[in-house]
Amino acid sequence: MRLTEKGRASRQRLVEAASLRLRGDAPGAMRLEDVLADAGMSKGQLFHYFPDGKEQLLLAVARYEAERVLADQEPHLSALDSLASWQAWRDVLVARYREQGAHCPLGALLAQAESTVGAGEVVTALLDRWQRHLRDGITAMRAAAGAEADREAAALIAGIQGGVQILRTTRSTAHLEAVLDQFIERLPSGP
Amino acid sequence: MRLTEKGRASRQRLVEAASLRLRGDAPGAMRLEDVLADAGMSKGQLFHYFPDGKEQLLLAVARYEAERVLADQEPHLSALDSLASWQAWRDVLVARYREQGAHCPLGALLAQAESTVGAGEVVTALLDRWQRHLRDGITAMRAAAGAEADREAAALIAGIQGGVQILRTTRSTAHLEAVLDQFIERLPSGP
DNA sequence: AGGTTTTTGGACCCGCCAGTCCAGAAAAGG
DNA sequence: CCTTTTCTGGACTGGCGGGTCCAAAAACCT
Repeated sequence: MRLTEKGRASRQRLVEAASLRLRGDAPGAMRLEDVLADAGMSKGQLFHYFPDGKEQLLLAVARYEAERVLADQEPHLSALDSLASWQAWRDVLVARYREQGAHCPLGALLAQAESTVGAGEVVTALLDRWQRHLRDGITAMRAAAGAEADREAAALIAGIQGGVQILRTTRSTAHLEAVLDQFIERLPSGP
Repeated sequence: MRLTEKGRASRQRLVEAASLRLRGDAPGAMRLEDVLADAGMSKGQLFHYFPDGKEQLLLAVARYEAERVLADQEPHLSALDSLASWQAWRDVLVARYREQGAHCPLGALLAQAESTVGAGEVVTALLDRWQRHLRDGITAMRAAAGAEADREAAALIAGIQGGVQILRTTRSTAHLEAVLDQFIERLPSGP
């Protein structure tokens, strides 16, 4: 499909509107009509840019969000080489989720992964990239064996993930903070 | 609503059939007709036992599952007083989720919490009870201050939660195991 | 300028599925 | 027994929302 400048912009507006909607609704509950209303567009346009309809749109949103999740943690995520930078990263993460509350791109992504074909791969790729960043940060802090640092990074990601999920239902960042703080506390000393 | 013996059994059959369905489908995607077919019952019965329909059924399922989540970790969960018992508990958890794969009662519960009114409270209560068990286990292993043990328990729960969620999309228990193993490794020595 | 392609709008269709209704079968129970 | 309550079955409805279609407007191209 050939797209003009205007076309690309319209397509992007749809993705962003859907992305916003998804932070509140489950993917199954998101209605095309709402997305259209938010974006100020018509059904015809949506199916012009996404011939396969809802599923294709959701997949595009998944890709879009995956990019944002990592981008939002920069510039810290790529330079976790001092205790101060880990702390700064932690603060960004907590602040972000605290202010978003139930609005959580990652949670929405994971939920999509179960319903949308292909979203699973997007999420897995995101998880891999994220974990690699954290592993690098861990090895930068102390000479841990690569495999061990990887396991620690895996546990940390799982903790963040779960902390955010719990945040979505309890509205409290306590679990998320517990994970991050305890990890950073024992970061310099090693396992 | 007065229920006879037979009535209670029928009602329970519905809850169990719905619970089973929910392990595969998102709550929004679960169809009443499927549940009815599984349970071998008719629409009339469902609305006889759950006048408020789907939502009320989902809430009943949430309560039912919350009970099971903790019950399935017994007898270990209530007696985490030795390294061996922690190990046994860990093995039960991993084995359970490995064999279930995508079939995950907890994940379904959390997903429901966002869509069903009242399910949030059920999940929060479950989380509290679970965390209390773990905190008791931690203090039993070493004389940690109550607050500190509570924070550790919170982080552990978040890790498990996230590990399971990642398992659902990656089909690998690696993250879950990383969380559990690292926690147990540093359990005796303290923070 | 004129033909071509892209973009836009919205009316319409149609299947799905939660929820309703009622009538008949089975228990309770006195 | 006979009455009353509970239980069961299934036909029917209503609206919701994804997807189709077509025609008009705008942009592109040479």
